[in-house]
Amino acid sequence: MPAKSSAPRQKRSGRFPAARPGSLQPALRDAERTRRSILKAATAEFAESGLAGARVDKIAEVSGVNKRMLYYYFSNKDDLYLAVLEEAYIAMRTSERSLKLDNLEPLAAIRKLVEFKFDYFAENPAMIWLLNGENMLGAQHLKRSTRLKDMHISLVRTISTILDAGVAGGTIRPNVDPLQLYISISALSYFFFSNGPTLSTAFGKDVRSAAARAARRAHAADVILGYLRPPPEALLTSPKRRRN
Amino acid sequence: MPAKSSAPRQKRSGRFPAARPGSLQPALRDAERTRRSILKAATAEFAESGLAGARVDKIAEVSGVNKRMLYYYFSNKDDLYLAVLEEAYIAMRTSERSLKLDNLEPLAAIRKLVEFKFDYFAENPAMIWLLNGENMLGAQHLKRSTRLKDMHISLVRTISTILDAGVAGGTIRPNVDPLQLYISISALSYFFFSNGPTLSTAFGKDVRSAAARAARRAHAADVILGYLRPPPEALLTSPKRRRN
Amino acid sequence: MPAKSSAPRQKRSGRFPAARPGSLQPALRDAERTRRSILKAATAEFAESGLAGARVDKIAEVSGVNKRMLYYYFSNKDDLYLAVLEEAYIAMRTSERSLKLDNLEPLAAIRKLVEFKFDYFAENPAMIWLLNGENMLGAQHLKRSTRLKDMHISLVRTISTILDAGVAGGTIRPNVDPLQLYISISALSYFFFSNGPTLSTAFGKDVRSAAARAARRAHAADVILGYLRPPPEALLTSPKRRRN
Amino acid sequence: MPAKSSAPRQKRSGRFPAARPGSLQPALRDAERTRRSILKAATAEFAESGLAGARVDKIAEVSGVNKRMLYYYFSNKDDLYLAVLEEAYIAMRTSERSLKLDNLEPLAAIRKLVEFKFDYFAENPAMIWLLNGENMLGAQHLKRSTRLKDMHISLVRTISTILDAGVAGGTIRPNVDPLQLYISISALSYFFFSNGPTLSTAFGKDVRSAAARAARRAHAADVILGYLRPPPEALLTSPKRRRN
DNA sequence: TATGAATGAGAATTCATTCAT
DNA sequence: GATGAATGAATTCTCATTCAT
Repeated sequence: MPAKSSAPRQKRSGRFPAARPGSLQPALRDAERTRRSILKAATAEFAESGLAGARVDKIAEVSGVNKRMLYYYFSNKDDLYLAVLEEAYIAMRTSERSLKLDNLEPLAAIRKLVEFKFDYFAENPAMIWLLNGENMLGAQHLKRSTRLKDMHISLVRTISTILDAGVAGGTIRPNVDPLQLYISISALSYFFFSNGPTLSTAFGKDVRSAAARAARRAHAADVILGYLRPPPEALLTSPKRRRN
Repeated sequence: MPAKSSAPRQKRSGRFPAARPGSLQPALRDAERTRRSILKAATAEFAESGLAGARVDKIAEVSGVNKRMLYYYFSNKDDLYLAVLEEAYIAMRTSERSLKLDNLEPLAAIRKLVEFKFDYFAENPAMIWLLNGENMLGAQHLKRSTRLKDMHISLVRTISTILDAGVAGGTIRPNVDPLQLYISISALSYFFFSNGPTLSTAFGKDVRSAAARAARRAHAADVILGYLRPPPEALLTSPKRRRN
Repeated sequence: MPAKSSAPRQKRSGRFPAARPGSLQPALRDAERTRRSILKAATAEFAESGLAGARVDKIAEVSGVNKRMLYYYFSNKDDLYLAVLEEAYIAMRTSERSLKLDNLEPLAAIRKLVEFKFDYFAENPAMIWLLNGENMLGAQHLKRSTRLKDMHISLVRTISTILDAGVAGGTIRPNVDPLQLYISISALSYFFFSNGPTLSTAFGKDVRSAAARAARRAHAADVILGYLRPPPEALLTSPKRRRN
Repeated sequence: MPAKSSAPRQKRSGRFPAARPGSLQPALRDAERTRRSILKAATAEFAESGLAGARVDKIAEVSGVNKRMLYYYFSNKDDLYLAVLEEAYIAMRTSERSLKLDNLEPLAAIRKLVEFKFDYFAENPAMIWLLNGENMLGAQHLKRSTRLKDMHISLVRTISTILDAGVAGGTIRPNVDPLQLYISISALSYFFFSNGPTLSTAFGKDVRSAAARAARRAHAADVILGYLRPPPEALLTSPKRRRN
């Protein structure tokens, strides 16, 4: 293996090359482009087939890059897989961060979050399959990722703030654990997509048609918002719980 | 993941079955035992590693059965995988059917169903991983299964009945789609287990500790029952629905 | 890798199959024969090319065995190399043990030992090259060999006894370290063979012709026996030793 | 094994050579420095891993020189290997030539030679491993070296002269073949170092500790000088031999 | 039924070497 | 002279599957 040290290090900051007429370090640009091609093809392949099922040859072929280059840039299949995973996580977290929930009413904010989650998974099915695969492997790659160390979910804090505001305003029931809520919001959308194939088979109809999607999107919001409604007078079903 | 559900462990002590009248000949019983050993080991292996990652050698070794026998009984890896899948599905459906929800109050019935789902996934993690794997393969095996043709979910009908009773009794909101509800109930538990590894990593704490499990179980019921509460007077989120 | 556990375990004791007319477990016999073929070809290849230079394909081809079988029997190239090394060592140690030096006069015994060493290397050049290669690798395989744990040199004790007898009888100088002597005896023959190619080149004549070999054999004995002669009266090179 | 002998480390501090009158142009001096860096790194790598095991990438990395440059200066791996070999040989021969044995007493001269050989190998382990590797390859590179054509051993002539003087003076036995003696002197030291790893393993103790080295050095001299002692009256063990 | 041995088609990975700038 | 990117031909190793008994 050409040793990590020899791997390309220069990461120019801007997304586009400085508009210098003429050459503008083409080798460098090619390197970054090659890296991108590989990552893109690898994402598709790993999402489709998982780590074990993915074929390095296929990735090379699809990306139009010499197979040897995969090793030049990513050392081995496992590291490439990790890079794909990191990339996908970073994209998702970045998306989450760009959500502006602060200046919305609490319930509107929650609804927006539910719908965002749904839409994100709808538009990025690769994320579903990558997560599925990584979970089957016990998240072993994710654990050893250094790039993701501080990438981890800040959304829970945001949810906590929203809940507090809603409780104060009387529009949201008290004692809702924001982490559990986050998991539930994710679950209602994620499961629909991740288990779409078996659900479709089991119910004998395509759960992923446009109509079915729309229905599911609305339902997910209904469930979460329905749950969050404050009780009329009485107590909740389970007496009292604290957030853990 | 020794798949408790799909391989009800029949390790009888003696080499021959107790001479129960009408039982099969010893040889055949041994054959059945061999089949069971293989299925059990295969369930664990496929659950742990998926179809592509699973190793026929490992299955043979773990089951203590000669590799040639796998082929004798199951033709090839793919068919063995399908057999494992069918076994697991049948076990789950059987379990579901044994639930006696009829003579419970509607809300109690729903709560029981939610908790049953949670407990089933908690006790049968193999089911989670098998489903994950099969979904990544587009449910292609499930689709061609003949044994599962009529195994498909009757629970939705039951749920429908319960909902109707609850609506009539004023304890459940109207216009709840039973299929969506079934999916949501599954989702709230399934996702928690299937994505446990990455969630634990992302949140930096073990989401699957006993305490965390208990909290999750209660939360899932809260969400579903909270959602199902009928609205006080006002309208629900989706416009056209009314109450009186 | 088909797992060590599945590797053939049955090692029948006798060298020849029990003369049972007819079948006599041919599968078993084939296994042992196959193992032998592989080891033989591997010994030649590793001796000729070293660990890094050896080609698994070549070994398979020369041994007439399917390449896959190398892995079936020996797991990987490294383990095969170790097996070859162990085999060679065991053969050498066994040879050494069959030397009957006890009932010879001390000087005759030493001479016999010197000549034995010379002849062994002459007849088993593979041993030379295997040792060369293994030493270049820092003896890393040898160190982790369990089979050789107790195979290690007993010859030094024998030499010690011989030296003592010679000193007592006045035919051998006192204070000779038996380990150093063993190393020197080995060195005088080993180096001649191991460095034959460069010596031949440097001196512009084939050091390994029959005549040159005979001369070297005699010279080695001369050096060792000449060295072992007791001093006439005078003191030896190292001061403190005395005689009377 | 940074091969002290073959690569007299010229790491001058400044980027350009001190403007010594008559020196080459900076560019050229840099070229020479690059060459040296490569040779030094290559010596270490080939010594450590042999020709087949050595990695061109590693050499480039260690020498801090772009891989392309290796090819610019040395055409290919094989030629680089040969260059390393020649360098090492030349260094050794040069060292040997600088030995002033002429004005010493015969026995003192021989002792000095023995100790020189020992020390040289002790201080230049790379020489050991390069020779080992080249011998395993049948000295094929050495044979085709033109630079070494006339580099070959003049030491034997010197030894011959010393022996003659010793015989004449009665301090050395007659009929000693100088070539055999040279080989034996080399052998006693070389083998100790070249086979150190396996010897240490076989004897279960580190043969290369400082104490063990000192003992070996003394022993080597003892053996050679003990052997060279003239016989009291009687004949030698093997009747009479001529130098060949 | 049962078993150890065998196989061929890949799969990942490595490596010396060359290209383009 | 110097450099990073690229390449194709091996090379080791894996795996599901079948053979012979």
